Amino acid sequence: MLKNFQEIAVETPVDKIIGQIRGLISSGQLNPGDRLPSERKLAEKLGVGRTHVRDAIAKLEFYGILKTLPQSGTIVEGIGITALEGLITDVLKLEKSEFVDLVETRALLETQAARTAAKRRTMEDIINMKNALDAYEAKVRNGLPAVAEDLLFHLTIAEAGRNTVLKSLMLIITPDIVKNFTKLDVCKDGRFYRSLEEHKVILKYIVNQKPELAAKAMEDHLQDVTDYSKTLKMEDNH
Amino acid sequence: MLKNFQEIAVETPVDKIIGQIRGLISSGQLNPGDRLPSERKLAEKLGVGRTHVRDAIAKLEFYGILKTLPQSGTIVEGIGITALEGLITDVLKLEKSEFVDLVETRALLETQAARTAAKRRTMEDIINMKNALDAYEAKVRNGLPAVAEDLLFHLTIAEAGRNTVLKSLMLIITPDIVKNFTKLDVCKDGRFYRSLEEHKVILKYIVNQKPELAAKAMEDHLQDVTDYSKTLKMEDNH
DNA sequence: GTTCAATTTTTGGTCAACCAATTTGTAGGA
DNA sequence: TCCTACAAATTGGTTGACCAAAAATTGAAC
Repeated sequence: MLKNFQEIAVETPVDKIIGQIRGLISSGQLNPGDRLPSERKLAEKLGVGRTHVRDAIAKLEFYGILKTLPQSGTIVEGIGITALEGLITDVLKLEKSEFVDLVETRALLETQAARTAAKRRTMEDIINMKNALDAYEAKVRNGLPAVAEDLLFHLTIAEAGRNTVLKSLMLIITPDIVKNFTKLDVCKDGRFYRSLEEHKVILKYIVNQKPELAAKAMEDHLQDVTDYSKTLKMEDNH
Repeated sequence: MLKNFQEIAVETPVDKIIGQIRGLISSGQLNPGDRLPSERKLAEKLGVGRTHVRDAIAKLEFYGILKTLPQSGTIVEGIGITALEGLITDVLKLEKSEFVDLVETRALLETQAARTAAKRRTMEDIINMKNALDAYEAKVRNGLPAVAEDLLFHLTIAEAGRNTVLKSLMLIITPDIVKNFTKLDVCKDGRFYRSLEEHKVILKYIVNQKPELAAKAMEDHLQDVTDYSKTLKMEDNH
């Protein structure tokens, strides 16, 4: 019963401040290029500690909304975006990611990574991918779990794709993927052997510079993994 | 001449600490689930202030590597990923995103968003997209810049796509897109009218539930915008 | 020998004071 | 009148101390 009251107060001070600053910007009181009030003034005005104000500014800086200049002030950098309803705060909730969304998005990114890797891979990239694949194979043949090695292979492909943004996004969702997969215990039985073969096919197409075939192979591979994890999930429920 | 010396010291304390923690994890001294040494201990061990340790932990928490439990400790959440060579530090450099990478990745995400939106859009989604489009049109017809309204339309499409992960990733790269586009002053002349027509086509296909046509329309639209910004860039260089 | 509760210790969260760099204001000289 | 040099005020950066909550420890009761 008392929990209801706590729920209200659950809005952390930082979120509260972010809301306030966003309000100032969207209401036009703060425009791009303007200087924010000093941290002290803000803290006093909002009735919170300066630490909270600093944390809030740090988060907004992360998203390119603000830019803080040492010993000078904090300025508004990002335009209008902040006016777009409550969207900004939503970014902070990537953890609630539905599993199916995660898999769908991962497939999208990885397929594209394989496609561009086939176009742009250098000799060095090929060596890196080969090494990652060998490390994966070694673990599998010894019957050891190889989730990390699996993902490392995929990330070297992203590396070969030569798209820093795409790679960054993959890195952002990777922890969530790992979390879900270890939960499902994908390690058991001979699943890994099939995965290994599929990895080899993907690498072959990338080496031979066949973008669409590489993309297709990656798509099929991820489809396999997804199907497999779904069967495991069903076993869980019986 | 003196700048060279500064360059060396440019490694901020936070980056240094991130490197140290990464070292601990990749060397196997810290495994997923383990508790990190307390902030105080780390600060003393590394010879820096506790604030820096907190900042570093906050950044790593942002990417799902660590998870801090209030009054309890900080644990390692992401598995093996951190063992993957210097990849983690690269995540933090999303701002150096090459413009071409950004555009390429945006196109990938938006195209997929349009495709799924055409499959899953509800009546409410249609209303939201229509409203966003109207707001855009109103600004354009008054000769006002409408970058924010433009992006809002795109984001409502992502919303209609019903993939929280995809939407989150789009939100992450949006500030960078805005930054680059306002820099190029895309606002002048009648470019917006053409954009408006393209938006209408995209919406039409989404409403009529034609996934592939919607995806193609979005792809063409973004290709147009990209080409246009390239011509502006060339004008800049003359 | 085991269990449970009280107490001590450790933890991350918060705050207020201090520091160095920057900016701003001002007075003096050309 | 304008410019320069210097000082005062303001800024974000950093530190150490304090707080409440969670863990770990201890010891008494059974």
